[in-house]
Amino acid sequence: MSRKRIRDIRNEELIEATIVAVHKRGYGVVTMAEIAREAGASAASINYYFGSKEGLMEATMLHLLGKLRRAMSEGYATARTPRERLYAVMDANFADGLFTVPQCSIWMQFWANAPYSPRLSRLHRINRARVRSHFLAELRALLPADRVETARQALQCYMDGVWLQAAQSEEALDPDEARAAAHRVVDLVIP
Amino acid sequence: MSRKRIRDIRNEELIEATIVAVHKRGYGVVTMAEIAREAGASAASINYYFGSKEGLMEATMLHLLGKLRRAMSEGYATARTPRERLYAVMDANFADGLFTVPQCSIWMQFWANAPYSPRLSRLHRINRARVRSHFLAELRALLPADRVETARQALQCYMDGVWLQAAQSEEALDPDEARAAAHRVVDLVIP
DNA sequence: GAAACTTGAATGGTCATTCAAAAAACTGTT
DNA sequence: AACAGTTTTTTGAATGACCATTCAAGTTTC
Repeated sequence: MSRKRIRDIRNEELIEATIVAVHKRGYGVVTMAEIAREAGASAASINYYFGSKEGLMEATMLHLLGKLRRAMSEGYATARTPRERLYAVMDANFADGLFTVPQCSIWMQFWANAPYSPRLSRLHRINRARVRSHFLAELRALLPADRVETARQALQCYMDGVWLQAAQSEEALDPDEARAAAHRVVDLVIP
Repeated sequence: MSRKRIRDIRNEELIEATIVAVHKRGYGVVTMAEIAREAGASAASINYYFGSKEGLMEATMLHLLGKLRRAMSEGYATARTPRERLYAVMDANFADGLFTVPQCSIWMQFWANAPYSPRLSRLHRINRARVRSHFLAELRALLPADRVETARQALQCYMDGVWLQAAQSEEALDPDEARAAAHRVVDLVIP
């Protein structure tokens, strides 16, 4: 019981520190020592919990994917029409707790590094496929079959593109505005 | 004269090798020795030409930006209507010589690393601003003022998103198909 | 023969990971 | 409550590997 809780607390602390440290210094450059300092721990203890730097990175990515998945489930629960569910997918990606510069930045770094790490690339594929199938399901209810695929590409690439831009931002992001803009794009694509 | 030419030839060879090597191994992990091997040269000679690893990376990025800028100018020369010019901006981004996995991959890497290098970040900002103003100029001729900004975001983020996906691709890309898809998205946004 | 180019080897530094030993947390016993 | 034993957690220091950059000595080009 308490054994498990300590480990979980440490895991979460270390993952939060990883997000901040990677954002500050960059995925390819950040060192274990820097992450450790951010967490107020030692580099050795990170290895004790995660085995290796790669293990830590994978755990961090899993943490973020989980957050995204949960945000999307919540939105789906209350949405009633296909268009509302389309909004919900967008809203999840631009949710308050997710659409911040450090997290978009991390996501960028993971995307850029996924092709070189089978584990990251697997996570990336799974997530993309999930978003894709959500989009397709709703779009099929709203558009003639021959326009579904184009609309899906437009919306999914839009989402990726917004994150890509957000990662470069020097000011804090405005999730409310991002969601509003996303809704406008949805309305533009599906009149 | 010949002095200059030899230097130019080496520069181009080394930059091509950099593109391939970064694509194969990743920006943060690739070593000077690997790039050198790819070019059939030695690590020391790269420093002779570019001064440092960072210098090489900046030169490589400049090279790619130049390619993109030229592709766009060419397209603009023959386009006659605002819509054609909009197509031309898209076509430049998905031109045969540009829309390849290694180059999209490099671009990803640069995007991800731009926030940590003032020089890269400067190049990135300039390029983005240029594309943005092209889009705005054409969209203003095609849409009522209050829809211009949403359409611009949709199109520009779409372009970024497509490259982001392309960088992850395991097969060769199909620039023809990418251009056709981009045209469909333009038509979706501007009926 | 001078200038431009090339490179193997040396240099100095950085970093992930390991390890042994200390510290802390927990356990059951008295 | 105090204590001895056990397990879990933490860390400083050591290890071993890797790498960008430099440089002196060669090679090629003009």
